[in-house]
Amino acid sequence: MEFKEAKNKFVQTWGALGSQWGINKTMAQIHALLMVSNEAVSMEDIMDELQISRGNASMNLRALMDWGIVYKEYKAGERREFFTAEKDLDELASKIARERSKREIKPALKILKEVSTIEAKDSAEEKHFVDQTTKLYDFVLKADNMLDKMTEFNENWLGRLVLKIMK
Amino acid sequence: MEFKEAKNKFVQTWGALGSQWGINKTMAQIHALLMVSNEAVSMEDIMDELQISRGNASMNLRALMDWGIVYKEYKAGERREFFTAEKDLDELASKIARERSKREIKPALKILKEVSTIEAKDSAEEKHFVDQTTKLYDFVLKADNMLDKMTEFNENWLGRLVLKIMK
DNA sequence: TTAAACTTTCAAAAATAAATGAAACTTTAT
DNA sequence: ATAAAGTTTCATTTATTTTTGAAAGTTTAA
Repeated sequence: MEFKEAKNKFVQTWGALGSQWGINKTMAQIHALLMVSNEAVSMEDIMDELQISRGNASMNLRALMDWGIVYKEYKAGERREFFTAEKDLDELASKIARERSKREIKPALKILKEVSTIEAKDSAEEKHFVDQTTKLYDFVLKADNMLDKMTEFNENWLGRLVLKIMK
Repeated sequence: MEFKEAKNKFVQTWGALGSQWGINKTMAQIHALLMVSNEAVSMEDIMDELQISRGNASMNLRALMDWGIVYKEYKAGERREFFTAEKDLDELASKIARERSKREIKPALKILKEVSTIEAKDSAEEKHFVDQTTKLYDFVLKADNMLDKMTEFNENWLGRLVLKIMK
């Protein structure tokens, strides 16, 4: 396979994977493109490579910067802006985890807490509801904490040891 | 909050969460409904509670069964079928992880392997591409393995210990 | 201060994903 | 064997999400 073909395949695949996980295709594609670029890329070039409109490029770059996984860069003597992606994968995973936790999991936990603490009457149905949502709350909380700690966990010696054992 | 209201809130929230993670809303809602039901539910009742059509209910129940997280149940003396959800959360997480790994991560890994093993010419651009995609391959593989082992990890003593330390 | 170069916004259009519902199919009791 | 009870399928419709593009907004150099 040739470089250009490989690069395109990678960008397409990353885009498809993104949309399967609730991240829009273009956003994932831009990120992919920046990940494998050895230097900062202008919006013009992004538009050109991905065949997307200026507005689309602008909005998704903004979103990526909001997630903290793409940075703006200024080049001396150049008026226009260039973009680079976070390339350290642990850092990337950590930021994505933090962001999704904040945006989705934390609000869901709040609701779970609410619904799991209703006054359960004596019906088996209501008892089961409270029991199950309580378990779910605990589970999601635990999973959220794990996600949160994943990176530092990945980096510490005990984590490495456990990872080895798990393989 | 009253039981009916709480149940509805839970089903809606779970549905919204699902669609943010690439699972369709109805599928997640049906699952939510079954999770908090203390007894098996008929298709008729699901349609009724979620206000969805027969076809929609049927297709999403089928999908949930394909994922292995919803089961058909037959009641003596009843012709129609009833459905229950996997209620053990570790088991649920494990099945979802397995399924998403099989459907999405494994194919993505295959592509990553392909594109990361192209013959990199001497340009810095191509070298960076190969380097970055290789790192990504390793990272995704590691993450996939972790997901795979999460359940048994959660259950074993060392896992529990590490979890405690991580908190 | 102004005009060129560039970026952002957002209403409308296009693309995509999900839901409907009626017909086809299957199962089971008689 | 058959008809009643129930389930599945899938072409069409509907809803949702994403993209476009032109206008508005910014910034900077002269």
